[in-house]
Amino acid sequence: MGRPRGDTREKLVSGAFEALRTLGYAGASSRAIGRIADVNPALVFYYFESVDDLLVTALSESSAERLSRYRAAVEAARSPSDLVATLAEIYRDDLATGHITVVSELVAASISRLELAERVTALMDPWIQLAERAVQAILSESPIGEVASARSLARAGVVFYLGANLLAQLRPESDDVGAMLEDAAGFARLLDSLVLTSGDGS
Amino acid sequence: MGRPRGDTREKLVSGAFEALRTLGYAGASSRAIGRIADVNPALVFYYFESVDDLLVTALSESSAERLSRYRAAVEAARSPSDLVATLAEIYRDDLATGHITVVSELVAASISRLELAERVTALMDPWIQLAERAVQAILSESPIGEVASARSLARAGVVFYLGANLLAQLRPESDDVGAMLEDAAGFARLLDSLVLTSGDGS
Amino acid sequence: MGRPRGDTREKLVSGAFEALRTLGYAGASSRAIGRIADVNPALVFYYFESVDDLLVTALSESSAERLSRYRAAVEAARSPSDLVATLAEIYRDDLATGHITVVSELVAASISRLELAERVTALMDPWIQLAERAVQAILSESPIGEVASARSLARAGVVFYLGANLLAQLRPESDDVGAMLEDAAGFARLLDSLVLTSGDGS
Amino acid sequence: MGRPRGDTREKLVSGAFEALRTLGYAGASSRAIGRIADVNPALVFYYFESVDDLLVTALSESSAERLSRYRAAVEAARSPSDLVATLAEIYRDDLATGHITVVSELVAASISRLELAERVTALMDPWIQLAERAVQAILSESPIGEVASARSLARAGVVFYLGANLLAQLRPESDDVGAMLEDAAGFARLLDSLVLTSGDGS
DNA sequence: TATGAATGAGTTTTCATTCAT
DNA sequence: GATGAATGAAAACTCATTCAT
Repeated sequence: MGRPRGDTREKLVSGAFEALRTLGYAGASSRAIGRIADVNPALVFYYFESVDDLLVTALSESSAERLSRYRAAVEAARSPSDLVATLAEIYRDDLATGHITVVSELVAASISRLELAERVTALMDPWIQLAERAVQAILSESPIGEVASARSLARAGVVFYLGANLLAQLRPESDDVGAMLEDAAGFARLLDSLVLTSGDGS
Repeated sequence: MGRPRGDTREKLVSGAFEALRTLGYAGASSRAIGRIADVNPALVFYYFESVDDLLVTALSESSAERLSRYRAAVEAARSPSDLVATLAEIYRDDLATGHITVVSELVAASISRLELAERVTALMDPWIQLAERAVQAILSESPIGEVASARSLARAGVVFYLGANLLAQLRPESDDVGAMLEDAAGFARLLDSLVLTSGDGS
Repeated sequence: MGRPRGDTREKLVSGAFEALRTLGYAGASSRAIGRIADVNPALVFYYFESVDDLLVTALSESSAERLSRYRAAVEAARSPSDLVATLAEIYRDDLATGHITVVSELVAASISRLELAERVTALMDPWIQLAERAVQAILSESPIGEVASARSLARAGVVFYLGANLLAQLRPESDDVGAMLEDAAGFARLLDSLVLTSGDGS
Repeated sequence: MGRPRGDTREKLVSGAFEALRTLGYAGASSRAIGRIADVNPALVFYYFESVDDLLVTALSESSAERLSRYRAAVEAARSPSDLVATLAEIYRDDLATGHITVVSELVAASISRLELAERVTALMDPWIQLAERAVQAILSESPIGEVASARSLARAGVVFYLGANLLAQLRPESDDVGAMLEDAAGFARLLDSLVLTSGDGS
């Protein structure tokens, strides 16, 4: 049969995303992905090196898409409140698209799979850098900037995001993360005055 | 054949801990555990309901032991710096004993295993409560106490711990968490004066 | 502890009956029986040669009890209708007590277990003999008695009972056997006149 | 490794039949079937959903083959004697091919396996329908047709066949069923005149 | 009598991956 | 590009049975 369409690879990538989202890492076998993508499972190994390779690719593409979509908003942030608001927006979006599940599944699986860990953590880097620039822009001249480096605050933010994602998966019924984001918003408002005042005052 | 010693159960529990630590969740099969504990793998099912049950038991016992060991130190904390110092101590200890690996492995595995998730998250509760009391004692009367509740700060602490553990597993070579703890120490010193001053002033 | 009560054996026997009734042959393991009987599973092998031995004993005791309970009624039958009525009564009773399930489970299991088959089929013999006497008393002098021997009719009855039991298990929702018993009753009424007339007339 | 022959599925089906026949349901494991079919046991799950699925398929194919082979003879029956004669022929054939063993094994196993029961009893339906049509054609206008419906007589016939098969398995040495068929033949001859007379008279 | 521990063989099933076509 | 068949290893778990106490 062999239709000349080159869309098989793409079907596999979105099939893999769906499989991770609905079946979890453990359920995302080549067979399951093939079923969802309506494609012969053996093709996984034609287009990708392994199932894990395909899975990481799926996460990578989703991550890149999100990065390009949110870069502008993050960079435009002018106050802690702006930043937290954007974070909340990203979180809500991730929840809706299932990206949050896919990240957690793959992070979780990386724990005992060295190769996976390398590739998955690499995907965090651009986010850490983005966050670093944003924090720098806002806090550099505030009193907080003296205690903690932007790099370290950005890292803390990503670590927090990681833990929050995980918790949202583990306790989906109790909206822990939503509550935390609200608290963070309050805290950010407190910082706002601190940051803006001192930033302006100098 | 019916040796009188009742140490088999214990051998299994520590075997399970070791298996989680050195082989990860994926490698912690009944066979592997039996091999490590030098015990017939079928005994896993004699003493426990399932492999997961044994695994959770291993984590639970380790967690309880740590809880009793650190409860006093956490409750004795009188300043943010004290708290961060204790946190750092716990972290170093967890790293040395391997508890950190075991937690992460099981948290990660819980992501796609409902029953596991319930039991694993339940183990967090006493820690959240302990943290809550400690935060309350220190921050309640400070300006921070007005923006965020002790409960929510405690929850944030645990989320952070979760994310940090995970990251420590994923990137063992780069001591991200160590760096973060140092930053946190600096930040805590900043808070110390704030908290103590206002605490005194009332 | 070892209380001197000699009721353990009996507890095992009724536990085995219950296990067969509710869990089927496949589920009637020594462990399951021990759980139901509230007795240590190892005692199965103390009182009986094997699990199968216990299972057959349970059926045997139930069968003997039924035999003594229905012998009189069967022997008192004076017409085909009487016989069918008694048969229907036995069937209803067996359904209520679960004996029907236990028989079927064990007959089914005997199919691929030689030793079981011998003991289970042996339990049919007294019933065949009872049926034979009953048929003899009623049909011997009728025209039917000329075509088929009492022995063969009795055997046919038991075969029929066997098949009907099985079907009742396989299709519990459709009351096939109930319907068949009604048809049989109609047929018996037809025979009644035939038998009684000719029997009287001689 | 990917031999082009598509005969593996068939090898499995006949292997399953053989396994049921010679080892019984309890012995018909994927391993045993693989051994007999000279095929990797894992292929059972490649071609079929489960071992039971394969087993039912084996029975189903055998049943369909028999149905097509005997349909004509059954439909051509013009008298009770014809019918009993065909029945005896089927029985002898089933005994020779082992179909009788396979049916009994699977019926027996169905007793405690709901899914199996559904599929196995479904295989009886075409036989019941065939029997019904045959009985209808012969008995409808006879006096017997007034007492019992063709449907119910057909059902009784199948129940009887079921019980007889079982007994033939349980007591292979005593040819109970053979004897019963002889008796049935005598009885059928008695009916012949009855049926034909009344059929003519109309 | 009774117990709890232990054993070893057995079961179904799933999976990533390879390969000939 | 694509397919279907095949492999072998591994998993969790259950069981009847035995034995020291």
